[in-house]
Parts: sequence; structure tokens; C-alpha cells
Amino acid sequence: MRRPTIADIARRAGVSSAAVSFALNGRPGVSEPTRQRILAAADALGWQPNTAARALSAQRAGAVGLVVARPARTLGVEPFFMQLISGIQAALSERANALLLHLVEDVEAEIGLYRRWWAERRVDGVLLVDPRTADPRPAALRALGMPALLAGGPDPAGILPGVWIDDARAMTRIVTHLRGLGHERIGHVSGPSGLLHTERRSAAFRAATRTSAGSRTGPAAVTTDFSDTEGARATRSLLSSPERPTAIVYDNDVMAVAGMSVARQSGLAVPTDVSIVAWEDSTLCRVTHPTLTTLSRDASGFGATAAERLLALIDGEPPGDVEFSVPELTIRESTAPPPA
Amino acid sequence: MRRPTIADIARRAGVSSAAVSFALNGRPGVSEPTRQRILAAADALGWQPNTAARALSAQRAGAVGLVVARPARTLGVEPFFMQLISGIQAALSERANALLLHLVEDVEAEIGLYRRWWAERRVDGVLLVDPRTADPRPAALRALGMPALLAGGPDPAGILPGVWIDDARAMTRIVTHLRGLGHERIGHVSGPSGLLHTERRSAAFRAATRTSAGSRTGPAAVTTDFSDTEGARATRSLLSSPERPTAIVYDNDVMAVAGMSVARQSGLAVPTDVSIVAWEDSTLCRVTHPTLTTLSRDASGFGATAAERLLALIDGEPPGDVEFSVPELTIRESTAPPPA
DNA sequence: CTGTTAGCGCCTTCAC
DNA sequence: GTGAAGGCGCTAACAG
Repeated sequence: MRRPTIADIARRAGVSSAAVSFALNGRPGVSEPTRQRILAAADALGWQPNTAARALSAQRAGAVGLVVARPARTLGVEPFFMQLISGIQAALSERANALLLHLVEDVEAEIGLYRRWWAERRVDGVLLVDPRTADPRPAALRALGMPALLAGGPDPAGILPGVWIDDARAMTRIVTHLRGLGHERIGHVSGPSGLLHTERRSAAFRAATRTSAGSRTGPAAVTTDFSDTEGARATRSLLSSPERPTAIVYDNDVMAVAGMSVARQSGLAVPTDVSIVAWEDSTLCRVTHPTLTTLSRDASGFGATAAERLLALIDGEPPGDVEFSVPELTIRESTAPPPA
Repeated sequence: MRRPTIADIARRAGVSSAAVSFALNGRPGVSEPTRQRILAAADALGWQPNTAARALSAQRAGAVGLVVARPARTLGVEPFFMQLISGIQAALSERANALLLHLVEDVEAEIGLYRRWWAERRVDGVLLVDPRTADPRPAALRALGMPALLAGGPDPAGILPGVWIDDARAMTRIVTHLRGLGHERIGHVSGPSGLLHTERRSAAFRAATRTSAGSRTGPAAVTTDFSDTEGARATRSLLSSPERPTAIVYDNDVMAVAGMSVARQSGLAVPTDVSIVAWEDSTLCRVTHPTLTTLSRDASGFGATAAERLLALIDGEPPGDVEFSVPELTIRESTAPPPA
């Protein structure tokens, strides 16, 4: 049996298909009794709009895209992503939009995909994640004329509107906590320098650890590729420096765990000899001993906000940046006062 | 500037739009020189087919759906999922299909979404994951007449075709390895009993640990919800049982890590006093000390195979089950001969 | 207030 | 070989 169409409803209700369309979309043009009759008929038939037809007619795909240019391996370990997606969908579902997810190798492939999606009218807009310094994507998207929103930072190029979490204040919050415990030499194991949020955190770290006299109170920060291997290497480097830190802040959870192992192997106890803070809460941070003090973000809410903003953008509303809430610090067992 | 249409190409090449359609789809009806002229024109214009129009005309959405009914929290920690998605897309992209991903609360919501997607013609078919015992989904999908494929097991109801990884042989492989090291009392910390793959693993575990005399050689297996908390609890229970095992097999990585901590707190060394095997390799398994011996599956290849089968099903090819490769055992530091 | 009509962009039968 | 015409299902002008 064929799926019911508007024509079927029209026939059943004894009206024209235009009347049905009006009634279904709740707009003026039909009398109330007729509208009721039409709705009843549609309901009886179990009618649902055909996405393709609607998209063709409305010039709107009813879908937005999310492309991720990261190795799947890295993603799997980040609870942040799934939460983000979950939030994005909560917002999209409310407005009957779908999410197209695609994983690619690099930014070039990502741009290629945007080009294709836009030419095919497969999506109405896209959500960009992982903004980078010297990011080619905003300009490419502008050239395409494709609605897009940067989830993860304000666009330094000033091209795309963005939604972001305040990394700087989050970092300040962490450093304040450590300072409050009495730490003076704090280390930072950051992510790759090409990522914008990494840069923001590092800048904030430098600012927060600068003493009133103007000199820094800890060893230099170390950059990594976010992997456990580099997290371990960075930790070794910090712990063997002349100004050995009494606390270390890691830019993700995996590196924090790896770093904790290194500290222990070096004969240092956590948190007695060295305190550890991880950026991003996850199961991983709760199964270790000691459990980790972490920075917890509302990834889901962040995703929802980003999706809503994108939808508004697609609807032609004026673009605008939105700064999302500051993450909370969840204090667990890995942070304590420094050794006397 | 408007996006180019077939009519534009036709005008530019000086032919009818039907000729363009024939040329573009590589079917007879146009002379070779004309075809070339048309292709050149299309290329010059940067034409790409409009998905909505094509979908409407072809009665085919060019997209498949993947609904996941699990808390986002749980997913994030499973590298398996992202790898799976990555593989699915590799296969879909080749045939210009898109993937719609959606996370829901439970199986009822999942079925509701299938119903809507199908009524809206939003997707051409779906990939089901996490098959359960007494799973309502296959019957629901059959009632809808929606193409669907079970990724993760043969359908016990015999309704949907499936693609799966041989959990039984994988488990046998693990037990054989432990037996080879000399272990006789082996424990199993499994996932929730409602999941089919959990059931298969447990059954295989019971079969493999049964001695020739017919009695089992270890304590009873313990079921969990896959969380670190229950993994820890299960480990405590096993280690305090009268027949304390010298080796424990965990159904995921998070529980294995939690279990290792518990063992250590109980004063047992890993692997000297107790060996540990995790199901599913992940970063997590490599940042611990000792590093974990794990069962590594080709999630990406598995996803690609599943997607290909689904596409074939949508094309009307006869359904058929496919058993995917048996996972490899990656031997690391957490397994060793039992204490004498 | 209602109904007729003409597209949205693509594909495909059917005459030429 | 090629062109004209109609339909996929829905929406939006435009008359009635």
C-alpha cells in the first residue's frame, strides 16, 4: 500500500490539496471546521510529510551537518564528543531537523565535503568543531555562502559566528584552586598548538601563573598531540626540570592518567608530592586511584546551544557570538596541598 | 548566483534536458560527442545533483540511519562506536549515501524514530546495533517494511539479516590463552544479560571453562551494567569467593581497569597474583600499569561490511547473514602464569 | 475563504 | 539520435 500523500487527504476530506497544505501547516486560508476535518483525515491516514518533496519545494534540506576531522581513535576516548552530539540532536529534533555526521581525515577533506553537501543541497548548514589558528574553513564557507557556526570559539577571522566555552576563565579557576592549596610551581601539559582552544588555555595559564612581580612561578608549559604517550613524555620532562612543579594541569583526561603513572614510577605520590588536574571529566577519571580532580563541562548543553544558533542562522536571523557557561571544577582526590 | 541545474547545462550545451540526464547517468540515448560536450558543460558549471530532487524522483533518500539507545556517557567511553561509525561511512560515501545518527533514551524511542524516518522517507534503511534478547525491533521493522540490518548478531527471531563478530570463538581464544598459561580458575565479569552478545560470550565462557569431567573450573560469572562501579563490585565478589580465580576476563575495558585497581587494593599484584584480560582495545588499556591484554576487534571493517550489506538490501538483493572475522588477542603485560 | 495552477530539479516514457 | 511532456509530493502564487 502506498504511503498517503496530501492528495489522498484532500480526496478523503473533500477539499483541494492547497487547503490541506494550509491546514497542516497551521496557516490562515481554511475555516476551522474544514481544518479539523482535514487534520482528522490526515491522522486517519497516518500521513507524514515526505522529506524530499518538502525539501525540494521549500529549498531547505531539513538537516545540518557535522564533520569531524580527527582520527576515530582519538574521538572514541573523548566523552565530550558524544555528549556534544547528544545535545545537538536534542535541539535539532525539536525542529524536525536531522544530523548528518561524517568523519574525515583532514581539514581539506572536510572542506571538500562541505562543498559537496552544499552543492547537493544535502544540508542547510554546518557546525564546525575544533577551530584552529589559521583555519581555512571560515573563508571557504563564506566563499560557498553556506550557513555555518563555529562551535568551540569565536572566529579569529571574524567571518563565522561562534559559540564557545570560556576556556580562559576555566583555566583561571583551576589555577586559583591550586594556588589556594598553596601551590606555587604549577606545570601545564597542553594540546597541540594549532588548536584555538589550546591556545586560549595556554594564554590563560601564563597569565594566571604570572606573579605580581611579573615572573612566572613554574616551569614552561609543554605541548603535546593529546596522546597518552606524549602526556607521559611531557610529565617526565616537567618532573625532571630544575623547577619541578608541585601540581600539573593536563589538557585532557588520557594524558592526566598517563602522567599520574609516570609520577608514581618516578617515586612521587599523588597528591602528596604532586597534584594533578584533568581537563574534561570522564569515566577514566573516576576509575583511577586516586580519583582525578577534573574540569567538567556541560557538553550536551553546549551542543544544544550551538545547534539552536545554527538553526537561527539558517532562518536568516542575524549572526551573533554566544559565550557558554564556565565549566565547573570537580574536586576529587588528586589535588592536595604541596609537600612542605 | 543560483546553483546550476540540468536545464542550465542543457542550455549551455545546446541540447534538451533529457539528453543531459542520459549523459550524466551514463546511459544510452546520446551520441558520444554530445555526451562529452554535456559532461564538459556540467563540469564547467560545477553541477552537482540536487539531493532532494533526486530523492523525490527516485523514491530514494540516499541516506541510512543509525540510532543508538544508550546513554551518551557510556558511548563516549567506547572507542568501538566511533570506529564503527567511521567504517560505516567509508562504505556509504563510496555510494554517495549519507549517515543520519541519532541518540535516544530507550528502545521504544528508537522504534518511534524508525517509524517517523520511514514515514518521512528520510532514510532508505537502518542499521540496528546492540541486539537484545526479546528484542522488539525486528518485528517492528518488519511491520513497517523498512530495510534493516542487525549489526552485532544473527537475529534470533530470524526476521532481519545480520552481520556479526564471532564472540564465541573470541572468548574461546581468550580462555585458551589463559589455560595455556596454566590458569585453572578463571572468572568472567560480563555485561548486562539483556544483550545478545553478552549472552553469547557468557555461553562460550561456560563451555570453554568446563572440564572434561564436566564440572566448571572457576567461580560463577558475574553480570554488570558495563560501568566501572559494577566492574569493581564484581571483582570484589570474585576475589573474595572461596574459589578465588587466578585470572579474570572483563567484557569491556573500563571494568577491567576498575577491576585491576580493586585487585591491587586487595593486596594482589597484577599479573603475578591475578591475570586480567579486557574485551576491546582502547587507549585506556595502554595507559595503565601494567598495560592490559585485550581482545581487539576490527570495528571499522565491521561497520563497512554492515553498511555494504544494508545498501545491498535496499537495492533489493536477497538478505543474508554474514559472519565477520574473529577478533585478535593482543597480549600485553596483564597476563602471566598463575602463582604457584 | 476556497480551489486551480504552476513550479521546486530530476528522471523517464513516448513521440519525433 | 533528440525534444517535449508528465510525474515524484509539497508549497505558494493567483484567481474565483
